[in-house]
Amino acid sequence: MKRKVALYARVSTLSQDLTPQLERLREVAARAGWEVAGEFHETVSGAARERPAFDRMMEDVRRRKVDIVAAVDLTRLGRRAIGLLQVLDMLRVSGCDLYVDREAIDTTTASGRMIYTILAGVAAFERELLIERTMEGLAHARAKGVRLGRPPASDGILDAIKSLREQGLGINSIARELKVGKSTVAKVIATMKEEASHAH
DNA sequence: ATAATGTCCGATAAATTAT
DNA sequence: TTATCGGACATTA
Repeated sequence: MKRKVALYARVSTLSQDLTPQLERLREVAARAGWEVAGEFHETVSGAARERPAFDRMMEDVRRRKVDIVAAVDLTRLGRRAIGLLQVLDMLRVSGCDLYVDREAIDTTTASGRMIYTILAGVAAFERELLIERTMEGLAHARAKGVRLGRPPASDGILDAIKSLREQGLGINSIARELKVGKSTVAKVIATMKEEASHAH
């Protein structure tokens, strides 16, 4: 069975001619004996960095609907090194091969597959670095006294619960009246009793 | 026995950090 | 990470 390739082409609004890229990629696919499963292309407008066609293609990659992604050069896949790393890692994880014409990258061959193993290490390094920085940031935030987690119900609701309770209402009716979960009401009441016993 | 009430705990929300 | 929600279970009148 023929391997399925997705062709990706991209141009800026200035030089808007997709044809040469696509024709080159079709030629490559034909020579390699790949079945073209889809042609994804888009013209990107300067500031807005949206890539709907690219995202659709990556969705097909995730769903294993394509075996190979082909582009004319690496700058088509991402303009920053970090983003490119993420894309390559995504392809590798999805078991998808990569062909890039200008850089002569072809992971369908044994020697070409090496770049995946190398770049996977770099991507992992990058991830670990980000995790480390995030942990440090959280530690720093805690030291400054930043409150993490979901914030408690508003003081107004807490006070309302207390006053309704002092009027003798039950947990369920208070919860229904204030549109608050009953376990929240129960928790507030438990805290009330706790504080009352500590006062003596 | 039967409603109304209260307790417990897993699932979900909503907030924090960093590119 | 913390708090809330909501249903199963237990208790009470």
